[in-house]
Amino acid sequence: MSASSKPPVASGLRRKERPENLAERIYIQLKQEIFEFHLLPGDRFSETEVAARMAASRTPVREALYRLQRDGYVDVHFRSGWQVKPFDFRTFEELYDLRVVLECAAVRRLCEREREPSQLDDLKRIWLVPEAERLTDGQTVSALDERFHTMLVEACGNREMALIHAQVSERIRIIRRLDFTKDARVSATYSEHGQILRAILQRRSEEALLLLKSHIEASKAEVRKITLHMLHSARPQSDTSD
Amino acid sequence: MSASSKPPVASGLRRKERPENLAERIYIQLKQEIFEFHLLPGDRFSETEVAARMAASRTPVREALYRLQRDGYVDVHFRSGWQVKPFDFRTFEELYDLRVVLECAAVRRLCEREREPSQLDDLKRIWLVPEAERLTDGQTVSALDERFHTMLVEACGNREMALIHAQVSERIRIIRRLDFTKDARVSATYSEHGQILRAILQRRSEEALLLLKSHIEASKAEVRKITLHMLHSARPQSDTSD
DNA sequence: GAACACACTCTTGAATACAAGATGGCGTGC
DNA sequence: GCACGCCATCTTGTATTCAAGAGTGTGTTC
Repeated sequence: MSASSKPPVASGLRRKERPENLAERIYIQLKQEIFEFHLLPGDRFSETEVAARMAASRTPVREALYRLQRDGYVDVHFRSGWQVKPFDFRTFEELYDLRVVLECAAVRRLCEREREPSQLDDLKRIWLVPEAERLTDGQTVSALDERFHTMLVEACGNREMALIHAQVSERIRIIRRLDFTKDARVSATYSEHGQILRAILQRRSEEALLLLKSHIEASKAEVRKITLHMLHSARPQSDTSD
Repeated sequence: MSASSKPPVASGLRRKERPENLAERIYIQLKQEIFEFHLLPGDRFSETEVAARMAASRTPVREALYRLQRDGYVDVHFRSGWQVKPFDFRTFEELYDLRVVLECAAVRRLCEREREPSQLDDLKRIWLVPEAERLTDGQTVSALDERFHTMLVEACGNREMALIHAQVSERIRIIRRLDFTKDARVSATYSEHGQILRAILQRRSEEALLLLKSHIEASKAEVRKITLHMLHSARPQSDTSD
C-alpha cells in the first residue's frame, strides 16, 4: 500500500515554522477532550490507546500525560493505566478561594496605583457597554469572564502571579462554564463586572474588594449546585470507586 | 563529577517498596545539583551527558528535565541543549511578592479562626524557645525558616494554596539560603518569627500582617544585595546573553 | 589573509524494542 | 457450586534506535 499515511501537515508550512512539537499538540488535544467531556472524570485509558488515537508513538503521549498530571487533570496508576481525575469539590472550592486571594491582592494593588494599566482600557471596552451591545452567548461570555479576571491580575504586573492565576482559572474552567448556561448569570456577570471595574477606576478599594469577593463566591455557589445536579443525573451507573 | 555516583539504593529494600522511579530520582538529584550550585545558572548541558552521569538512558532524564522546565529551573533550546535558567531578579522579586500575598491571606484567615490548628503548636515549639536553646547553624535555620512560612499556609487548610506556596518557596530557596550566611539574620529570624507567632496567637491580625510583610521584605532586600554581590564577584566572564 | 561553503558532529524529537509487574479470566481441586 | 491458583495479556517504565536540524570547524577559493 502507498505511504500516504503521512498526514498533510505541511499545508501552511511557510518560513521556518516548527512542526510545533507532537507532544504539545497531543497535550492540547487531550486537555480539550477533557474539557469537552469527551473524556469524562473517572475514565480510564492507556498510553497505547491515546497514541493510536493521536497517530503517534507513546513517547510524545507520555510527555503530554505527565504534563497533564502535573496540571492536576489526570493520574497514573502504576502499571495499570491512566485516569481522568474524578471531580473533587474540595479541590474546586480551594481553587476558588485561591482565586479570591490572588484577585483581591491584584485589585488592592491596582487601586493604589496612579496610572491605569492599559489592560483596564481593554476591559472597559468589553464590559462597560450599553445593555443593547451586550453579548448573550453563554460560552462566549464565559470565556470573556475568565479573561476579565485574568486581565485584572495581569494588569498589576506580577507575571508569576498572573501565571499561577491563569493555571488556577483554567483548572476551574471545566465547571465554571456550567455557570453560564443560565441567562440570568450572563447578565448578572455584566452588571457585576461593570460595578467592579467602576470601583477600581474610582480607586474605591474596599468597595471593589467586596464586590469582587461576592462575585466570585456567587459563581462558586452556583457552580456547586449545578455540578452536584449534573453528577446526580448523568451516568448514575458510573462508579469511580476502585 | 565522580564516577562513584551509583547509589547503594538496595540497602533498605524490604517489603514491596517500588524502585521509586528512575525519573523521579534523577529529577530530585538534578534539582539538588542546581540548588547546590553544582550546576550554575547559565550552564549548558545535554541529555546524553546527564544520562551518562546518572547511569541511565535518556528517557527518564528527559522526563526529569521536562519537570524541571515546568518548575522554572531549566530551559531547552531546540536541538541545541539545555540550560540552567540564569538568575532573573524580576522573577525572584515577583515570587517574593507572591509569597507575601499568599502568606498574608493565610495569616488573616488564621486570625479569624477560633481554634488553633495543630501546626501552630509545632511552630511554637520551634520558635518560641529561650534564647539559649536557639539553633545557630545557618543552613538549619534557613530550612526551618522556609518550613515556618510553609506551615503558616498549610495551617489555614487550603491544600492548593499550600501547594502553590510550597512551589514558590522552593523556587526562591536557591537564593534565600544566602540570606542565612550572616549570624545577624539568623537571630533576627528568631525574633521576627516569635513576634509574628505571638501576634497570630493573640489574634492581632493587623499587627501580624505588618510584621510578616516587613519580615519577608527584609529577607527580599538582603537576598538582593547578597546575590548581586555574588554575581559580580564570581565568574565575571560568564556571558548569559543570547 | 579573509570569507564563504561544505561536511561532520552533536543535539533534541520521535518511534520502536525490551522488561517487569498488575490484572483478570479460566481451569482445577474440593 | 465455590475458592484458590496459575497463566496469558495488558500496562507502564526504561533502553535503544532512527530522524532531522543546529552549530562548528576546516578547507578552498578569491
